[in-house]
Amino acid sequence: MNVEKIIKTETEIPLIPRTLIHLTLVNAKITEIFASALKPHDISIQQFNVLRILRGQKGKPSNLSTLNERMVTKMSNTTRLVDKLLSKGYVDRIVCPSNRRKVEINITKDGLKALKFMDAEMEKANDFIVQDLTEQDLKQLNNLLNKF
Amino acid sequence: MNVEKIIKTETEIPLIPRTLIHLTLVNAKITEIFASALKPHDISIQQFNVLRILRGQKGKPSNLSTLNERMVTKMSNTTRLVDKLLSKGYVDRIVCPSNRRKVEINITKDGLKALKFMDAEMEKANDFIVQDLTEQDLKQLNNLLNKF
DNA sequence: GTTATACATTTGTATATACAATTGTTGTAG
DNA sequence: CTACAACAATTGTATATACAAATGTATAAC
Repeated sequence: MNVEKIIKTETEIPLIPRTLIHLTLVNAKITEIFASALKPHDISIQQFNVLRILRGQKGKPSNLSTLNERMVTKMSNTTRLVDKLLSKGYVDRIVCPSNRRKVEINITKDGLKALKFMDAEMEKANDFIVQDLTEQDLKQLNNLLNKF
Repeated sequence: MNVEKIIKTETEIPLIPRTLIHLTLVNAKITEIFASALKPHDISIQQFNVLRILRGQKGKPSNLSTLNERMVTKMSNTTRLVDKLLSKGYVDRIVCPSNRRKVEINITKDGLKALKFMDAEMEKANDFIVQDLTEQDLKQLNNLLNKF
């Protein structure tokens, strides 16, 4: 992987930037593995995230603002991400009756079904990614990440 | 930051996905800080990375393939990233005389000068990002990241 | 020498994202 | 009730990226 290629051969880079670059490269690797796990389902990571958030709402509809709070990305994308999911039939979107500025977004039966298949592959991807880390490692990593 | 909002309130997420999401969120935070540090210079993170790689060559020209090996992104982008840098006058690009399939890319005096200004701001950004981490933390983090 | 293959880069297309501007709706001050 | 501000979402524009296809050049087979 790139991490070795770029980082491990360049020990002359000072600790701070080296660590941050390293983190970015690991993230790129994770992203790539996730993306290819989802590719057979023809869905992007962000679209997958939106579906998961919607499922987590357990029927309670989400409007764009609340969806957005739970996502990394920005509002302007959220509209278009939902557009994509809509065209796949995985969500529906209705104008909120009590406040017509808002929209209510729900995951459909189809969306839940598709998500279930994706879950299985994502779990495999997860395990593959962390195969060389112990539970202790993961806890330690979490603690360190909390300091950012 | 989002990390708190999304992760710290959802301890019911199992350790492995929680850690990976956490890492992604920290990476997003880092990216955002870097991007805003570079914004006054009107340059993207990837363009900045290309400039740094070119400077690291110390006059030895790079072709696209070697540039690409050192980057996270894919070849097809590299052409267009160099296009942007070219239009800013930060690099020049000539067809390699010995092998006209290749191109030779060099950082210009202007590029070096601009890069020097950016370096200063990026170092500030680096320090800001890791302000709550000790040297010990950073070393530990590096070790853990090596296991990916 | 012509054809085929491999190499290095570029281009086309679709998607994702950041940021700013815009649309449509609601609430409120006068 | 009208004007204006605030809110929620959408749209426009520019850039970045992934993937596949295309271009142009060099090398090899015959």
